[in-house]
Amino acid sequence: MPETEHEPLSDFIREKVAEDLRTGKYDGRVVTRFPPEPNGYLHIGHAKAICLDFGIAEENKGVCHLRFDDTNPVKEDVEYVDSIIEDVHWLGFDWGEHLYYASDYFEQMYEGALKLIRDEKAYICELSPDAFKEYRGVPTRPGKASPGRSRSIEENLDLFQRMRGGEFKDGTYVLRARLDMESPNLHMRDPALYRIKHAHHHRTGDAWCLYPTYDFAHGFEDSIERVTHSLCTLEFEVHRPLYDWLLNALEVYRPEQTEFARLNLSYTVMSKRKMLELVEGGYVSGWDDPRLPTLCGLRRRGYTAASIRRFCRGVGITKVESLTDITLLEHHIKEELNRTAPRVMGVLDPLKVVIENYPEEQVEELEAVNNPEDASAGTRQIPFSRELYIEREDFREDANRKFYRLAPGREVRLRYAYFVTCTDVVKDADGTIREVRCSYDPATRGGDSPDGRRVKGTIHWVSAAQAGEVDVRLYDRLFSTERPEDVEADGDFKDSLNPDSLKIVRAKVEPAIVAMTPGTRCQFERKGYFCCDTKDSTPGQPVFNQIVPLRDSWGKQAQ
RNA sequence: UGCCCGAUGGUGUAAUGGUAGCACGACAGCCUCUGGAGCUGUUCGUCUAGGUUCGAGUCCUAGUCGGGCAACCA
Repeated sequence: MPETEHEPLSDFIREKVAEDLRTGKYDGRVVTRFPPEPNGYLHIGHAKAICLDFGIAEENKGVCHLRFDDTNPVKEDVEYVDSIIEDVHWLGFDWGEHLYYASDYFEQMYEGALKLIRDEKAYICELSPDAFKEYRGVPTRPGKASPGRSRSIEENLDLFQRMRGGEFKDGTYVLRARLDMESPNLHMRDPALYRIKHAHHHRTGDAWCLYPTYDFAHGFEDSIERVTHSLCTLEFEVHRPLYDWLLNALEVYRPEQTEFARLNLSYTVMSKRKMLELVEGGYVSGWDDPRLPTLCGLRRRGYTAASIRRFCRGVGITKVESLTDITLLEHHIKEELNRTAPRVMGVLDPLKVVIENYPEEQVEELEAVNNPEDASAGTRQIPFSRELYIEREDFREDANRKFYRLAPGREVRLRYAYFVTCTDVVKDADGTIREVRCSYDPATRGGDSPDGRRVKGTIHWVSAAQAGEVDVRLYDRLFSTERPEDVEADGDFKDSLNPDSLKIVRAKVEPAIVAMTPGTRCQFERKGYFCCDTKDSTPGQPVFNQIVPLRDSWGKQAQ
């Protein structure tokens, strides 16, 4: 049963939006925004926020803006802007003409800052970063006033204009809000609103050397865009009083900020900083490494946008900080691919089989079902001949009753082909099995036995002469611990990197697989779901990424 | 330690003072030309202590535990 995407969702934020609609708080408008900073690639945690922001707008016939919060030029880059646009679109959301940049508001923000200074609600502080910290105090001790706090309006105005003019070096002055140095909330102790950064901005170039901080910029942006519901993650909760104060001081339209818990996924990291470290350190091949929880990584791995959306619906929206098991994400892609992915046969760890009583030169075409869950997917022909490959793990010299596969004297079905019985085993000098000899029953062609004889196991295979060879990348979780970020003070999260997170094998595959084009998803029967890699595949030589393995109840009981 | 936020099975979530439900997982059985999928069933939960109430997961008080905040990051 496909989990629908159309059933209405409910959570405390949606309830609040519905309530505001009932009371006419924003004249029936619903305007949300997804405000990424272009300093890294989007990951599945962002997908949760995107589904919320765009979802709420959609459900209420409102709009959701895509707004780049580009207020810190030293960390930001167009590379990230481009990837974010691509990823949000890929996830299935559209912002229409509502694409905005904080940097487009810089002039208005500057005017706003001037107003704050004139109203004696902001002042220029000359404290060095260290002194600034020192004066702020600690949670248990109140801070003390900066000398700049008593500066005259005229002098503040003059300094601020000269800051903009480029007269001062980075760090010499900062514009601060005049709030309360004794507040128990550190963010209310005269937070910085503007700092000097002689840095090239990816959009405004060198027009500015003065940039607003998040606290000043974010509320301002929301206000200009007349956002109604400003949704963000829990760590901004302590900033909310400042958000409200600022818009109040500016005497402008005020949206309401509501916070929800960010997504945490087991066995991976969800911080742009840590991902950057993995990328730059070469621990992964790039931001789109299929082992990363980035949207481009998941996409390359083979995850569909719909499966990620359904996953986001599944985890819900709360204020509880939790750790979502990565198997829940895997469940959603398996559920979709079981319905939609064509089945094919590929042998990841080939062992040769010779059917001794099968004619030497003969090749037959046998009919195979493309998708047992979807009759409309039709059938295909696959070649069968005397020499085949089967999975090495599907043969065992000494097998117990629980082992349903091939073993000396045992009969199994070769999927869509024949019943075969193992007659002999050929070994190398060192004892490793080189090939298995079998006999087949011609009466079982297609896989059915006319005499009603039953066989316990069915295994997949590939005809040797017609087999193609492809590289297949098998993935395991990137980290071997559930919460890799939980490390001792002297530890490093990279210590728990799983050394076996990537294994590349050379597989023997049926012809249909060699013909697959990049981006195609399929199920290698009895093994898992795979996606033809969009980056490293070449015509005639596709490379496959394992999306997720099939459930293996034999492997589970075997261990 | 100061302030803020939170606490429901193994995990994620619902129940808006009235039968603690759903999904994932686990386990068992059935079915099966994928040891897949599907079907059926089982297991397991309201942090603690008081209070309000006919009735509390829900409201109140205290505590416990977990998280956040002390960038001129967002």
